Amino acid sequence: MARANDEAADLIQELADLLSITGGDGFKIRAYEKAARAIAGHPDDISGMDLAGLRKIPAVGEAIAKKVLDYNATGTIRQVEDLRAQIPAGVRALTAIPTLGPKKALAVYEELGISSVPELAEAIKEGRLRGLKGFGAKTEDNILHGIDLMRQAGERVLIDVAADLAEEIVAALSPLAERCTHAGSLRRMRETIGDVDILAASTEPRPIMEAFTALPFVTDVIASGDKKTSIRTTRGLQVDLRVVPPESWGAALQYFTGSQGHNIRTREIAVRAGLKLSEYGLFSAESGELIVSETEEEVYERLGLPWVPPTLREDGGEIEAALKNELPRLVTAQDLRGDLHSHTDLTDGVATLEEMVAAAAERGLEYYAITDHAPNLFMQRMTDEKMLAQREQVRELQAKYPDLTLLHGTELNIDPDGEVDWDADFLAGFDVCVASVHSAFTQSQAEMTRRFVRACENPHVHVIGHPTARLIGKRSPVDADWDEVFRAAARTGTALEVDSFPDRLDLPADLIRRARRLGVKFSIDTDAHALGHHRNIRYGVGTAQRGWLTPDDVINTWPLDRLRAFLRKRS
DNA sequence: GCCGTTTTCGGCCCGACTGTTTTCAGTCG
Repeated sequence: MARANDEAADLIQELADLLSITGGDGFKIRAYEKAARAIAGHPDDISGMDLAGLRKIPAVGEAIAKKVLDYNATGTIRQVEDLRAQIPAGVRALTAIPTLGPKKALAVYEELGISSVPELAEAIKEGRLRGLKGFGAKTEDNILHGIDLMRQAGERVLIDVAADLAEEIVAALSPLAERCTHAGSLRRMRETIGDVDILAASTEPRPIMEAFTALPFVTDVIASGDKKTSIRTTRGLQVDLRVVPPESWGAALQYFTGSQGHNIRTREIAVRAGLKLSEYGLFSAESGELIVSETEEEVYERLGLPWVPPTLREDGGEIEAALKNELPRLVTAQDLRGDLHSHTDLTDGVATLEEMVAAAAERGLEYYAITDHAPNLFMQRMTDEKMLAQREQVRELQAKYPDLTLLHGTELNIDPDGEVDWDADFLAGFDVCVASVHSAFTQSQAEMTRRFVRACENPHVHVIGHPTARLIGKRSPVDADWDEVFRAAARTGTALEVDSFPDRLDLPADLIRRARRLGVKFSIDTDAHALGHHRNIRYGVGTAQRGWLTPDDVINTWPLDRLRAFLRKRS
């Protein structure tokens, strides 16, 4: 279920979109967009707030606060409803076509009555756009091509797909540039990526641009210049390459990492200080003289801010925290001493116990839990005997790893009533128990909430695995009253997992942030089912950072004795 | 519509590329 903040933010963003089509004042539109971002990123729930409380949210003034009150009372905003009556939903949908923005959408609607994507395609084929001001042959081609792209793929990809592609491109271009790296939403570790941004530093952009467009997976060159080139890959992903002079590296990296909202905030700070910030550097507004540009740290410092980690740059309160010098010291992969969730070929893993443990040792971990599936996930055919035999194997293997403590655990199934697979006596034999929802995903919110709360209250359940059970792009998150679940987890000393699988990333970052505020602890795990899955940990860490987690919030950064004390729960 | 150790009025982030224009508007990030 969408949170009130997100729903209200969507309505205000829609108001901005509709106004941009009807030709509303550009500054007013940007004010709405800014407020929408601020509301979506605001940590507190807006649903219970009064006018004064709402106005404390940055970028929310009298008028927008009243619109939010309208939303709180009625579930919608009157001005949005009024504009919807004037502009058919299909016209707003037209602006989703690449190269077609609000101005062109309004033109085809007003001049030709076109209010849907199929109608527009039809009109172009019939030649009805000819003679319309601003629409030439090339524009028609671009619109048809854009519609095609929208139809085939155009969707966002999982972070590992984007990361692998970026790595390949950076490897190919690095020999030609002084520096080369990825930026954009991938550097911010968003859970899905719409397009990949690559940044290179060089005084000779031409050869880099040529090498880029000649890469084997390039199907389409969308734009190409000396400073910027955009291509599309065989799987429909857009990649933008920017080449800047080496001395501009820091300012360019800051700029191309975004987010857009974060950049607007930093540029506003610059303007107020009599400066001008662009991808080429921080300049004096008056003389145009360059002040700094070589590193991100310098740029932030000159703006009066500490360096802001990319995973926080969402205009979600990080500017305010930075101004007060209260940015969190974020958890990193190096902080992790252990992994509390993994599988072997005893159930659905594809590597042996010995191989998985060797991979954990390779990661430099101090402790590592094997947590194969429990018997109620019937297809895994677990039995008490198999589990006990594995425990013996784990104890024997321990002798080979003096620097790595092996923990024997299991991943339990939380049944629809909140019960788990084994009785208390058997459960007491495990070092660590993860418990997860693997079935009955469609229970009502009340049932699901009770289910999680009961699981937390089980003294032998230490970690709730991939709590929302979502599969990005495939299965929606289960519906629960998350704040109530979080309060139960905090009260009972049950950690919530941050599962590192690229299609899970579960808990998601926004829920992590809410849970943290309620005192919850977390475990960042790979849920590895194969040797290669160990490297997914970076995505779990990125998600945890986006949830503002510090090492102290994460139980598997703790020394083993502190972890063991936590695992005793409130015995 | 928001906001103020430059302002309660008059500002508001900045630049690249494309296409349709003859000097710039639209779109995008």
